[in-house]
Amino acid sequence: MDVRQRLAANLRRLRQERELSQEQFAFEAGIHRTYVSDLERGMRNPTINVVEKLALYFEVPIGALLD
Amino acid sequence: MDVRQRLAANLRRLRQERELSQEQFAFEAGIHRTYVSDLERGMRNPTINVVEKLALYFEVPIGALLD
DNA sequence: CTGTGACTGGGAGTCCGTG
DNA sequence: GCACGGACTCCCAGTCACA
Repeated sequence: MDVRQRLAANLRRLRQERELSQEQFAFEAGIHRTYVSDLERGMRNPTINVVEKLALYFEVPIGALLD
Repeated sequence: MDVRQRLAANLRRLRQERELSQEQFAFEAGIHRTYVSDLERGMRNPTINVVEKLALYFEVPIGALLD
C-alpha cells in the first residue's frame, strides 16, 4: 500500500464521516473538485501544501492522512 | 511555521543525529545532493513521494517529518 | 561540505465538459 | 454526486556549474 493509496482511503473516509460531497468538500477546502476526485482514487501525487490544506480542513495531523 | 519549514527542520535534525553529510545522505537516500540542500532550507514544496523516500530512509512515519 | 542560480521535461493543479 | 476526459498553465523533480 503506497502513500497515494493511503491518502486516498483516509481522505474518502474522513469526507464521508462528515457527510460531505466531493464538491462541497473541494469548495470548502479550497481545492478543485476534479482534483479531489483524482486524489480519492489515488491517481495523483500531491505536494505537501495540498496535503496540509486537507489536514487543516479536517483538523487532523498530516500523519493521520499519510501514515 | 508552515509544512516546508517543519520538514526542513526535521530533516536536518535527523540527518545530523545520524552524523551524515548532505552528500552521504543524498546518495544513500537516492536523492540529488542539491535537492537535499533545498529541502533543508525550506526552498521546495516536495510531493508526498519524495517525503516518503525520506521517511523510509530514516525509518520514521511520515508524520514525524511533517507534523 | 553546502548554498545558489539556471535550466529542461514532466507532472501538479485548474477548468471545461460528458454520461 | 461522482468518474473520467482533454486542454491548459505553472511549478516541481532532477541536474549542473560555480562560489
